[in-house]
Amino acid sequence: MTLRIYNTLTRQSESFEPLTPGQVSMYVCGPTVYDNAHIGHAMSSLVFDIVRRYLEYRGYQVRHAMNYTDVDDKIIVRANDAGEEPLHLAERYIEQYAQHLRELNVLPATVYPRATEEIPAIIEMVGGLIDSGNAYAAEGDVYYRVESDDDYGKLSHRKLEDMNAGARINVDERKEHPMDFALWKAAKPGEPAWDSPWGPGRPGWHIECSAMVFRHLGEQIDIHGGGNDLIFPHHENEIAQSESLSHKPFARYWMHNGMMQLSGEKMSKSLGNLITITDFVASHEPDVLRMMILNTSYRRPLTYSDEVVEAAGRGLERLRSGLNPALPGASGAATGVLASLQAEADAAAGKFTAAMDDDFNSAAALAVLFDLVRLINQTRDAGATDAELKPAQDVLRELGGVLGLRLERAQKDADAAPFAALASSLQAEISDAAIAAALSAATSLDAAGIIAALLDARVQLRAQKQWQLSDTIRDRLAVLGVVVEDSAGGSSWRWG
RNA sequence: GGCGACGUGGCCAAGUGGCAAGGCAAGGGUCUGCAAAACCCUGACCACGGGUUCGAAUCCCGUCGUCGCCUCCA
Repeated sequence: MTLRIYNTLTRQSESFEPLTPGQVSMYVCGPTVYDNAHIGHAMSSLVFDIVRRYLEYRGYQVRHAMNYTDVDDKIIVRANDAGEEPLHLAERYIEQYAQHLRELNVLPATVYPRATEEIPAIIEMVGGLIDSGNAYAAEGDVYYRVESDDDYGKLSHRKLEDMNAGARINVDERKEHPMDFALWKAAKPGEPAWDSPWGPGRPGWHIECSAMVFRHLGEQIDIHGGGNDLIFPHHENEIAQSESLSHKPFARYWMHNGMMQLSGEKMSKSLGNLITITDFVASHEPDVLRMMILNTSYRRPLTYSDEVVEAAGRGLERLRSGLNPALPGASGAATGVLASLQAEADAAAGKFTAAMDDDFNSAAALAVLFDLVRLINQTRDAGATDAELKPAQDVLRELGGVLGLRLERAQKDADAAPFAALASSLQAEISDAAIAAALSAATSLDAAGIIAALLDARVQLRAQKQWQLSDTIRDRLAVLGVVVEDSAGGSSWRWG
């Protein structure tokens, strides 16, 4: 079986064959850091994190680069408005985005190049493009000459003439052709600038990516990714620049994720209809966003709504239920039941891979996990022990991990004080001296120890049919974040 | 105006020629003192209209609708 990837360039799903067997070079366009990032940016990073994780699961060694555009017009405008140094403002937002990536459980890229750190390479490239006749300098700016590129438009599948016809571009007199784009921009007084053969200035947006790719990954890469709003002009221009110099196909597979939608429109900074990553993670687990993305095709738009978020959160909980321990008092399941579980667990990885091999069909892959969860839960209900459940749970854990999901329930290192206080206050309400004494003895333990003692006391109270008191214990533990669940063989608890 | 994507049960969504995965929600049930969790059961003929085919959600044509790109944008 081979991995197939939908290539924007050919508009087809193709078998994935990297340039170097066993190795993959992947470049993903990161954000322009002039403001708080929103969950649309997060979506892109998550999509390619899933791609990267799956490639590694498939045995590829992945060299992954994601850039930060840390100098451009918007950054300069923002900084001027705020009275801050542009590069300082960019630095702040880079740090913030890096923190978001960690929270979202996105694996660190191999390199995080920044435009401002690539200036020499950019100047060299721009010079090379002038030498080759693909670019020209004009009053301190340098423009790429689109008519010098025979197949300009091949990625976005449009012809120069067509673009011309509908172009709403204010024609710049210095450009030979309206679609020519800036490789180098002359600096206005007060703007960040670097010396160049064309005078002080800064790089145009598109050239930085080409320079970074060439320098960090090589003239040809396997996968180039980003949001589908970058197809034109950004990626189109990257191809033009890069191939004009290298005369080789720039990227073998162009992957583009769909846009996050909110209230019927693309979420974007310019429209202002956005939810920042900060806001999202303040009220949701980061993996909920990942679940939302996994549940659909990465190429399609994802509409954000409270209902979708809710469903993703519950789905995540459901996956986690598969990792729950055996029921209290479990004594083992019938061999036939265990054999079925084993067979399903063995088959799961194959089904999972088949799904993901089909252009990262994560929704289908997720379905495999849900099926496995159901069987694990059935087996648990049939009396399986922890040891009997473990092999299937290990498969669930591993495959969930390939998708970047953290299924293990958080083991909080909780403060024991509130639990000790609870145990103490309950002593007074418990008439049975032995139970009260046991609770008293437990107050010096750690949180988990006290909780265990509370549950133990509750078991005895329930045996005495003291329902009100046992419900009180359950309710008060719930307030402290502990979920108590009773079953035929006893009680168990977990952090809720 | 040009290019493209999409329209599947209440919601999200996979499937792209052979009798429609999965998740969420809802209803019923098992378990249970109650609760929770888990488990079991229940629902769609795939926007609409034509056509191709032995056979279409899946291919073709048309209509309606939604969205994206064509300007900065993940």
